[in-house]
Amino acid sequence: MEKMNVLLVEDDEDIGEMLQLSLQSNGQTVMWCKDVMKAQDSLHDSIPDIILLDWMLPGINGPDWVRFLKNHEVNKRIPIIMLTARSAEDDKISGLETGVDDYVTKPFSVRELIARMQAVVRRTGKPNTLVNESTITVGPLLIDPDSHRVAINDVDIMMSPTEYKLLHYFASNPNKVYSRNQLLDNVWGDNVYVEDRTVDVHIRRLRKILDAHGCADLVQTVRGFGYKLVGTKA
Amino acid sequence: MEKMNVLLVEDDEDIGEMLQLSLQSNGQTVMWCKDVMKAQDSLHDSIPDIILLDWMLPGINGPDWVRFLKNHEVNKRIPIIMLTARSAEDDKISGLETGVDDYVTKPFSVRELIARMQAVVRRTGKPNTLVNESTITVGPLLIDPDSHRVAINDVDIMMSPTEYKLLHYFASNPNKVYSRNQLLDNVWGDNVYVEDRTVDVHIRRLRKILDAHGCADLVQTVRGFGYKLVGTKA
DNA sequence: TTTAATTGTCATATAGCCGTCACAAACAGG
DNA sequence: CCTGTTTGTGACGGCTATATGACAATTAAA
Repeated sequence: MEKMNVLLVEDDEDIGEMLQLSLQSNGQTVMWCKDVMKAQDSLHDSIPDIILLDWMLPGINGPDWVRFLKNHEVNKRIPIIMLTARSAEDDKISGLETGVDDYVTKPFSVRELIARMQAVVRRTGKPNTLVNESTITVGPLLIDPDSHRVAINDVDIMMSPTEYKLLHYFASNPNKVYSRNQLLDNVWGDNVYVEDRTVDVHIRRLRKILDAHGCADLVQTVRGFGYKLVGTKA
Repeated sequence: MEKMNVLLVEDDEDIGEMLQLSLQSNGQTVMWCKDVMKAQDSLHDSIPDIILLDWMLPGINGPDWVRFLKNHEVNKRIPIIMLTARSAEDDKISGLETGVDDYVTKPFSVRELIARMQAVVRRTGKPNTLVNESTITVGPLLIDPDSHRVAINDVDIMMSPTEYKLLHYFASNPNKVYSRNQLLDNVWGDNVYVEDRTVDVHIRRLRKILDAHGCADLVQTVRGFGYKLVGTKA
């Protein structure tokens, strides 16, 4: 997850502002609450992707709130990263940190914090990263997403990331015609803007590679519509 | 094992509740006892898959109880993870000597605890670890986790711990492409933070070693995706 | 303690990729 | 045959991802 909704609970004015700015400049949406009450309120409006919780808070205790959250079905799944002071050697305090998904001791680098945030969200999102994707076979073409291997008649072929993604997308639905915009949305991604003629160029490059391995006419033009990959899926 | 029956022995009210909630929200069944006597009683009712034991307990000493358990045929096989305070270095030693399977020092994240729990259960669940830890052969490469030995064409090779873990991880799934983040998660571990460019450097070091033994191009770059180890598993 | 080994990070170099453009070619309709 | 539109294609500048050597900090060994 590139862009996250972050709920930041931090009473200190300076640290809070610094964190908010840092996270925002990293492309994240930050909801900054200075105490637990406000944070709790904000949960009613929207569920964040992650909560950053300062350990030392006035009013309701941080850990108490964590306990509360973990006790409620709705909030149970929100990952929490606790910001703690380093000197907290006290056994009891240390133990209470166990309710959270990760913790960062002050002082910390913003980059580390962001990295940990993304790691936590990444892991809670999809636990099974080791699931293998199945290979696709279209005509003489073989695509193995696992090993990122493309082969024609068992001969390995090298291509650039974009060409690979393009071919893979085509191959998942052989004979289906895709418009340039469809390709841009699904291969390039939603939040990028490129000329639609750029697709032509990449089609050209893909064709060149395939032609070089005796597979001309695999990618065909549908005039006025777009492109398609012809062949029967095995 | 995804779902476990956990026997939690923890006298502190707050920590105990926190742990219970965290583990339960992770799908595990938790039996929480506040002292060793009650824990001992609960063993008569049901045998847990794992025991989490706070080291600092009132009444009967933790180590004594562990010794007691490991002396009785029925309970001998239950894996035990010990929760210790950070600075207690001595505890670690005496604990491991006593027969504890693993220990976690506070503060720790729930993720770390669960990871260790599952690792321990996985390990003890299969009586013959030697069978599963058997040597891996990929192309000219031979890795023997038991003796921590790496060889190319029967020639022993020395490498640093991190390089070894990296290679071992690659070798367990030859030809599979791993992203830098996947490598960081699985080779470096969950609760450590390092730059993902660091992976590049270690790949470089690994390659250097392999190259020196006539195995260039064993580790290949997949531009825009990550790295993979090529070769057929024997 | 000194010494060596390991490890994470940075600075720099390098190679490869990507998006765009300009123009050529192909096509469709009159 | 002419004309406007769509697609093909080569080239180029900018940029990103990776490779690599060096270094400081930490750890292990002696």
